[in-house]
Amino acid sequence: MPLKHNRLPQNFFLRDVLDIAPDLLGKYLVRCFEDGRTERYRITETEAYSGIEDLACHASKGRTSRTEIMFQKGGTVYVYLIYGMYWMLNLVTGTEGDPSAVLIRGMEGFPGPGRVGRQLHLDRSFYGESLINSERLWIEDAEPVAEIHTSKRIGIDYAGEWADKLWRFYI
DNA sequence: ACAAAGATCCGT
DNA sequence: CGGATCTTTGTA
Repeated sequence: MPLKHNRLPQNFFLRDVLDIAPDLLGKYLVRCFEDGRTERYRITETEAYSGIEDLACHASKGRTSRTEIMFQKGGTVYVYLIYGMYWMLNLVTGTEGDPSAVLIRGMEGFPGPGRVGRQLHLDRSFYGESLINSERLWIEDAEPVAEIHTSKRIGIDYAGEWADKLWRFYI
């Protein structure tokens, strides 16, 4: 139980997304709400989206206003609205020019990326938020989890061979 | 300018 | 299994 402030530093996010996605399991997503409440949620499920070649990654469309943040240095938030209803929370990873990110697909008590975004009260103002400096959203360290499961990523059947990668990680 | 699809969830 | 609901992207 991390009672003291143990925020993950910039360096954590400047590695390969395929290392970071499993490493995030068991760590704490911390949200300081507008009313002053601070809640910690244990991360239980992630997915890696890796670079312009990965057809499931939005950055495969190239550098657009939507994907721009993924091309920047890691340690920031990439959010987008899906189906007009759900804000997907992604953590940008890698050095500048490596457009990769981790989708937070679930946290303890809130399975599913749509439920994560709803519980955290996300909106477009979180686009580009720095996980290193933010007063309202960051990640805190925790002991590595004992056993990590993998599977194909969910909901990306359009991505051809990339849909077969075992880039979903869960506890 | 317009149409289509989307890293989802909920209720029937 | 279909509806909700709206942004992004591709095509004209």
